Amino acid sequence: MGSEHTAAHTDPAALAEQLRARGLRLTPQRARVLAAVSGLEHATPEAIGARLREEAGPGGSAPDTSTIYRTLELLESLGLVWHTHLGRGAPVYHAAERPHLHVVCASCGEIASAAPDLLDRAAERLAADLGFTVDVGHVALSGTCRACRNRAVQEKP
Amino acid sequence: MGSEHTAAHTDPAALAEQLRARGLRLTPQRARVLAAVSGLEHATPEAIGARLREEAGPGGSAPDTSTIYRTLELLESLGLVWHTHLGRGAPVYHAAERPHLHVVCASCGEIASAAPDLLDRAAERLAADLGFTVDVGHVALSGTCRACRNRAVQEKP
DNA sequence: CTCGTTGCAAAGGATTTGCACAAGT
DNA sequence: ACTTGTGCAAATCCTTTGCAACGAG
Repeated sequence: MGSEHTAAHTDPAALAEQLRARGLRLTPQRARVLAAVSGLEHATPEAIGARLREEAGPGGSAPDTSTIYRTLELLESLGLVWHTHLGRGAPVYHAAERPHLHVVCASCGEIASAAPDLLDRAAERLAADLGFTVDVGHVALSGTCRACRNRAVQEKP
Repeated sequence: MGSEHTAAHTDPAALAEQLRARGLRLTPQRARVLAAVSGLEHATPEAIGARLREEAGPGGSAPDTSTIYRTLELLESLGLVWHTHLGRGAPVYHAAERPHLHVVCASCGEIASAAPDLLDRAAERLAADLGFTVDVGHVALSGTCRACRNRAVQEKP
């Protein structure tokens, strides 16, 4: 994957720096988890584990599940990754390079991304009316994708 | 097309009718669960159980947890209630009287409601760009409420 | 009566936690 | 060396399922 226009965020060096600033340590597990999140588009903790297990190959070792969870939490607190809840029991993580919002199909689980400015207007209204600051990176809209919509029309006339 | 935009949704009679139409039965458990969902603003299955246990009082009996889950699923398939995922492990149900969207504070969990037309513009754009139909009733926006925002500013200057 | 329904208990999947050992700095 | 971080296993949470008894129509 071309890391040429990778934001400094996903750069291992940036990770080291962020960690050091807090007196934390740079471990291979942390670097690997961050790399996996960057590589996968919308990764669940489980998917990240699977990816790391693959990469490790036979004989190799991958971080433990609990380590993945702890690391993800840490990376998020450092602002390096974000997570969104797309539905029951499936938080997905993505690198925090640039904010974007998620759109999930309630039928097939398909995930699409949309530009963050899609919600600018709504965000303004919420700020004005409720004093509520929307966090676009965490937003997930639920609905039906085109394919499932067509299918529904066919099957339920 | 179902012309079910009546507030009569929470009416036991409407429930009976909907059930009968499908050859299903009206049980006291189903009526109670629907009543609890209507009464509570944003109820988790657990909260619904607690409410029903209260209402039953000592000596009385409340529906079993599994029955609550099954009933909620049923009521949703009948279009009488809707649920939303507000974050990790806590789906909330609300009566389907009129659609509205949810706004959740990531810090304190505070839930606010907003008018569904807040997202009309965004929904149109998604429909046009991705062919994606947003389900406003299921949408939850995440962010920070005024109180938590102020607190954050104080503590992290 | 005849099925749809319920309660109970056990199964499951996902995440978290306690601890002793391993490993960054 | 001094602490933080990791793996392992057990503990939790939330939800679902199998089944025999129960009750609505």
